[in-house]
Amino acid sequence: MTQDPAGAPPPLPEKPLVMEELRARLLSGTVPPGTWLRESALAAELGVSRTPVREALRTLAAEGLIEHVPNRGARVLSWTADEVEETYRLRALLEGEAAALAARRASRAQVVAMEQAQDRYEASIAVGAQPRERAGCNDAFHSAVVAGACSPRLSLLLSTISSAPLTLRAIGVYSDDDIQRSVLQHRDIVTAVRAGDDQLAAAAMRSHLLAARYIALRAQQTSRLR
Amino acid sequence: MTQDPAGAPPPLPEKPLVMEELRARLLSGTVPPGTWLRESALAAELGVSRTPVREALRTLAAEGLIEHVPNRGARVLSWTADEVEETYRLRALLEGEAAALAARRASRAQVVAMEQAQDRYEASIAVGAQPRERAGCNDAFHSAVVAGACSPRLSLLLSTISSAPLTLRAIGVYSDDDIQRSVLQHRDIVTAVRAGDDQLAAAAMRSHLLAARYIALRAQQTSRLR
DNA sequence: TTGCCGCGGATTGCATGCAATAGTTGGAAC
DNA sequence: GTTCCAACTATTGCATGCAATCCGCGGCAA
Repeated sequence: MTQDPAGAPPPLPEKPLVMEELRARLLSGTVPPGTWLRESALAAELGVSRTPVREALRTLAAEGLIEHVPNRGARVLSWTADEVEETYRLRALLEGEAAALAARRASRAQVVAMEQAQDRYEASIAVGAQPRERAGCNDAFHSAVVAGACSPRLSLLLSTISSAPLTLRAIGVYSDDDIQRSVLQHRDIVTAVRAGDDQLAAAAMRSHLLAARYIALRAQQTSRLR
Repeated sequence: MTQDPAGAPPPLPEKPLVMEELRARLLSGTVPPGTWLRESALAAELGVSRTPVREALRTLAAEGLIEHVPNRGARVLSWTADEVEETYRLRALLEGEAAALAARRASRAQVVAMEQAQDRYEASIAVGAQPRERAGCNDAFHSAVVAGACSPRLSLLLSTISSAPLTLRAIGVYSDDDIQRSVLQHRDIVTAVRAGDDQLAAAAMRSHLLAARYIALRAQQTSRLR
């Protein structure tokens, strides 16, 4: 055991959560793209040995969150404009399908969950919450819709492609107009799902994401300038 | 380099390919669903320690080829009828998009690659090749189309959802009629892509896969009976 | 000055040993 | 005969040590 008498206080009461901790860090977007993730540094920081860290990094690489270079290590992926474009197109395709499925198959409880997520999203905007908070509410709404599709494989696909850091940066550059539009589009989606109108639900979700694409591209340019 | 003067006779000339070996076994479909994969057994068999095997298994689990149960190990996934259905629907959605993109963006060389893959597929049928061989040619054709879409993320998504064992089992129950239909549908797809007709390419690919879905479901029932 | 080669530090890749946990089997009590 | 419990066994989870590899840097020759 690496018992640091004067060292790490008691940061991690549970062990198997190395994976979750690293994923949370990456999804929070606080680690800049291109950063090298050193096994020994992370192991020391988390109070475990390199072995579980290694496995977590391999898994995260397979999930597409980081890049694994043999004999070099793991580093946080960076995004080109093309990749952002591509990602949003694919999200539009898949989440459009998810919205359609949700309109047909979502249970009462799942629809209610969407509405509540949407309420929280609007509330976070009303109180002028931080971008990170708003991005979290936004993601939660989209997750609620996807959950309503009752399609585990679809959920899995979307979880591998919906990169939270991307959403976060995008949310940061939303104008007031963008936000208003986003809120209204969300409402349209919920309404369509509740009404069981799969065509409208799909179309609304697609237009929502294809519009968000431009904002994300703008965020991309912004972050590229600094 | 690991120069063995006495020359390790035949077992494994290269080491870092534990991952590839395991993936190949799973994709070949020779390991029945539900089988437990034991780390020590695989390690001994491959002539390495448990560590690289563990990492490979974690990665394969993240890729969705196997299932990782904490403190129990890894086992080969089995498929319910619903999952087969879902998988083929999603493939139709994504590969339809891929075909459309290919029709718009594929280079000359990529189109030629599709045609060659199709030629090989037809040849494998003409000579009455084994199902495994035919399934390989079929997969190669689909991969060629996806490659023509010039969309790395889309390729990644499809690689996580297109389960080769599924295709293999499905191909096993193709009737002569099914095979003929499949060949013709492939040709339609290639023609549409070459002509740059994205709508037709997408529609042809979708109908091809949605039809294949029924055959896969039949294979599912068959394998469930035995 | 420039290009190349060899050396050193840092980091990953792998092997091994031990601790922890889940499943299983045997026996005893009811 | 059935049920519950306890110890055993098989297997994974984790820590540690050492070997292999890669990058960067300094020196040397052209």
